[in-house]
Amino acid sequence: MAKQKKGTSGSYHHGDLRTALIGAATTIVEREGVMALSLRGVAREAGVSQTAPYHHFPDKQALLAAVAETGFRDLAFGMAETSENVSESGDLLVALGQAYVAFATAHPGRFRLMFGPLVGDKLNYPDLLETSAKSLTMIRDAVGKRRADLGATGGTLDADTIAAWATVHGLATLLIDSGFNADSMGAADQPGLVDHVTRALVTGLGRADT
Amino acid sequence: MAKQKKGTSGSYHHGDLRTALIGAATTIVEREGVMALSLRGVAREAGVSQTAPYHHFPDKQALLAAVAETGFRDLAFGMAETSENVSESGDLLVALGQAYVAFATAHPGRFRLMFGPLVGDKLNYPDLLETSAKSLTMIRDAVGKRRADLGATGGTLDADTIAAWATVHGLATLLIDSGFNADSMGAADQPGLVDHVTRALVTGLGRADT
DNA sequence: TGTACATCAGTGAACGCGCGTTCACTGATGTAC
DNA sequence: TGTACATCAGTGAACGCGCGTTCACTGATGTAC
Repeated sequence: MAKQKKGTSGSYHHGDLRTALIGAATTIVEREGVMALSLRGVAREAGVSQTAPYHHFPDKQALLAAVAETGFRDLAFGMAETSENVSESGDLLVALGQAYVAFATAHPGRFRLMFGPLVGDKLNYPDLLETSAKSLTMIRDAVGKRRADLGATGGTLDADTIAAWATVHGLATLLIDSGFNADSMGAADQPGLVDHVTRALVTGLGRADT
Repeated sequence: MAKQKKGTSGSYHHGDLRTALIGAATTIVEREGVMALSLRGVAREAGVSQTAPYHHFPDKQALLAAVAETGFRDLAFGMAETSENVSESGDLLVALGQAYVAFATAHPGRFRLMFGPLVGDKLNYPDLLETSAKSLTMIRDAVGKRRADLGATGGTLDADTIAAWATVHGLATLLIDSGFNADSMGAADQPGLVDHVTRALVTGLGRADT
């Protein structure tokens, strides 16, 4: 069979440059950080002229939004995978937290891109919004289950969802942005730390008096 | 008495340009965001030639570090003030959380600068490290007090400190970086949300089984 | 199957811009005598 | 009190750079007949 022009096999047409550009941007943001992300640099990394990206993205922002979107997709996938066979609601929340923090520390550049101010107005990218909502929905569902198990004596689902999200998000952010690493304080290893912090919250969920 | 050359009173020498530059940078970062911070822009904002800053800071990084440092100073001051007359350990943690989140939402640009990747290697700025440690110390002390009050049946002071810090830090980060604002979910107002989330954690502190 | 042609996805040169930083300078200040 | 001079804190021109984006172009592909 005739070899299709897929990949960077020297042909004039690339085959799937859009995907390749997202990949190149991901490589750069993880290797050099969010400040080093330039459209020209991405094109360079992809081995393509610096104007080629404009055939796939209207501007730089759109490419960054696409990178952020794949990040949210990967995050949601990781969370789904980690929590697959966990049934007890407390364990479920811990598992989701583990996946969340694991993604952030494994891909800090993307994590900063996803939540940072680089993608200016996220409202312009509905796909990005939709994908980013997935992980939040998983947390919310788990919190709902937890509240049901506990008898939900206080607060609201929304408020408890924010509490859970803030906890894992804060942990993720501190781990990648602040000087300290997991074993510089408290827990011997990162999963142990996440477990501890998440369980502290889980214990308090649905019991707050507000 | 002769008028001293203080302030921007048209004299050749500025008087306290270092402070003025930090103020100008703060203005810009709050008005236009962390991406818009340029040394030339800061000089412009301060009404001074673009090379003047080099008489007070060796390079751009050093100025940003100084801005971040004043941010940490203000944060610590706000936390100290808010918690001044609070004696019960749970209320103390809530008060500190309120101040932390209030600072972030009132000064999102500076908050991002303080915790973001813009100030490259914070280890190069010992004053910055020292100042930034103050707020953490306040949290740690409050957590220690809380653990003492509860009898501290589980975990360590370090791990619980991270738990508390992560909670308020995550809340602050989500409020300024994500699309949602306090009353789009759960709580009617921001202090109410902070109160709820913080109390959920406080309830669980020192009781985790890890 | 072969050919004409529209469309698509690349190229390379060029634009204007703002940036961080260096340089030689000059005006103002403070101090020694 | 007055003067010489070192030092400090400003200025303005200039450097080289990488950036986002536009433009006219060209090579490759696919489709109608």
